[in-house]
Amino acid sequence: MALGTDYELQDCALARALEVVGERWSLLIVRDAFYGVQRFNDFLTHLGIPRAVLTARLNALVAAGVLRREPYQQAPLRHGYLLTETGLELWGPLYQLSRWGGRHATEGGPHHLFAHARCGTDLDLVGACPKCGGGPVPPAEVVMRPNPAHTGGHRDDPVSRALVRSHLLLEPIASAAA
Amino acid sequence: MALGTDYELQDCALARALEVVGERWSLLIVRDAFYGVQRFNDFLTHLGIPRAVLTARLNALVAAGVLRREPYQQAPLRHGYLLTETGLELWGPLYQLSRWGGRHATEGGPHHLFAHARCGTDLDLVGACPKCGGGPVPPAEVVMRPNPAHTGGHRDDPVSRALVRSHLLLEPIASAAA
DNA sequence: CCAATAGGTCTGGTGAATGAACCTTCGTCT
DNA sequence: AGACGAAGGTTCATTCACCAGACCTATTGG
Repeated sequence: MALGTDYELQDCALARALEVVGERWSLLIVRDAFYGVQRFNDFLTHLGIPRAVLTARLNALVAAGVLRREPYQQAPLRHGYLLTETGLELWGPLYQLSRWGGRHATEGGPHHLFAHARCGTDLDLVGACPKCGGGPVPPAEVVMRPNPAHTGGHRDDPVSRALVRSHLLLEPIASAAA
Repeated sequence: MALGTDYELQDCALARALEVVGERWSLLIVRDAFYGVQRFNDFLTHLGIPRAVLTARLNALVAAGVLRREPYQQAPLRHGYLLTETGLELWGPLYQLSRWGGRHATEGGPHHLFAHARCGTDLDLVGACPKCGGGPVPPAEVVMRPNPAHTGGHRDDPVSRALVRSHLLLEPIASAAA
């Protein structure tokens, strides 16, 4: 969790969840993973997080079964961090929390919009497609694109620049594919 | 947020949300508020949180517009902490995160189950009523009850004991109504 | 040989969380 | 009156996590 690292006395599913993703940075790392960030250095530059903290968080998320390490080259062995099935199921809470933040705590509107890849319709509040019906759209079928109406500054790291182009969630960003 | 207290460099709605409810204890306080906890001492004993931290978090949540202070007696002036409209909209993210925690990080199953008050049907993954259809059920129409299948220890403070009885969300718990 | 890339670890300083003690106001009991 | 207790804080010393930056290792390109 955020700081004490756990809430052992809380016999509640929410407390358990927060022990896994409640620490500072953890949820932002997971969000970046949905955005297609996979490499240590990409997380580092995009989040502006201290290296030691990133190492600790990635290891914790792997240990918790939210992320898994996957080699992407052998020469000097290098790993990327990918979402597991368990991690993918965080899309719902993450999307809703993000929407809440967009409604109540953001000036200039949200930076990104999310739509159903199949039909192009913007997702509703719970992450479902109003046109296609059915339950929430799985992240692999979601396209993110920058919000044209957004006003305000932008970051200028390679990852932020890659995220300016609309792309499917979970698809590795250009920086990682280079 | 959890610790640095903000993510100013993150131009993202999620980061904004986390600045408000991402700090350790904040989301648990909000959860308790949904459960009907309103008084300082009830939060204190139910969460096992240091007093100074509780004071800081409650003030921060009030400042952020998630909670509001409402006097419940004059003699010595005493306030309760209630969810605002903005705070009520956190039900969706909170419920989903709790469900995720119940699926992936809890042993012995969840402690509480949530159902639609009107028809008694258990809520689905996004907090909607599978029987009545429509969108997510607003918290005021949700009944929580202990999970009979849950195995494991229980806390034994007055608030935990009050939460053993099934009741509507947002309804003040017995301890506060005494 | 030198520099750069990728992914870390190590270190010292700062700030926040923790638990315990203390304070204040009022109401009640004797 | 005086003692006691509840409710809601504040203050304090200690611990612990975060932070920024320097350093380390392996490999490839020039």
